[in-house]
Amino acid sequence: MSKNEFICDCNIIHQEIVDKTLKNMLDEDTFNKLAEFFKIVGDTTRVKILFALDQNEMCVCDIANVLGMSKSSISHQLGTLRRSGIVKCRKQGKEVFYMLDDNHVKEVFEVGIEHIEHKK
Amino acid sequence: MSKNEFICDCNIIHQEIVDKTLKNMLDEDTFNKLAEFFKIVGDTTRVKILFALDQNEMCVCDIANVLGMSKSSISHQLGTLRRSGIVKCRKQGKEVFYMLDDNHVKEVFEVGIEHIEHKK
DNA sequence: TTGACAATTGAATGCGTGTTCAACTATAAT
DNA sequence: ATTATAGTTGAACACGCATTCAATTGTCAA
Repeated sequence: MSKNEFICDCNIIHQEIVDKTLKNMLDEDTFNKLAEFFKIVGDTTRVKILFALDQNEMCVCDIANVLGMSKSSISHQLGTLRRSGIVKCRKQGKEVFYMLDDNHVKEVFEVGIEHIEHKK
Repeated sequence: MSKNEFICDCNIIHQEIVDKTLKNMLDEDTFNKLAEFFKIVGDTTRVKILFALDQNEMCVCDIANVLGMSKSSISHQLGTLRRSGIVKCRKQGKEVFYMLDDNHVKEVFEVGIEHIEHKK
């Protein structure tokens, strides 16, 4: 993380705390992937898609109908989800069926919903 | 969600699946809050801040030093985190100490890290 | 009261991204 | 072969947002 250059203009830094925390920080790459993962889930449309796919595998049209959105935007979002390895698909004739590729999505939802309930 | 208007231009909709899924979908508000929560965590800077605060309460300067960023940007992010109820603060003299306000953050991290490890 | 400093705030800027639109691909049916 | 349709894709547009910069607030010390 920081190599302790003069980034901050303050004198009363609690150096021990800073050093200890720096030592425990994860590497840049892990933080980036972590943020990237949550960013993917952090979109209303994608949350809905994932929630729907948690129940059934579905084709693009089905998802579009459930969400009340265009096929195109759904397809774009499915592409995003597929590229980040959260969703995978299976082709059958003209239709493409999408399903969850990641068994952590369910857990993520549960924790998220707990958080919301807790904040009420 | 959708009231099944003609949003999609396809004939082969699997109506039973669509109906069943529609019935199980959560309400709009829940999805929005869920996405909003993950969006907040889905930023590299905020992930780092939360990870740091999971270890100690820290003042703005400390966090800025740990992350190697300006006090201003950190303060802006802390404001965001505070407004979404993930972080709270305590004033002591000229310094403001921040700490986690939500005990679900740790769980969220764990699930997220599991996901990353699983994808390697 | 004055100066120093931790922290906040608002405006501005630049970048990332979600949706729309139109064009295109691929598959199935006639 | 031709047509219809499920799905994809790229460009364009609009919007949101993270950081920077400058100004300001609040608190402590001299």
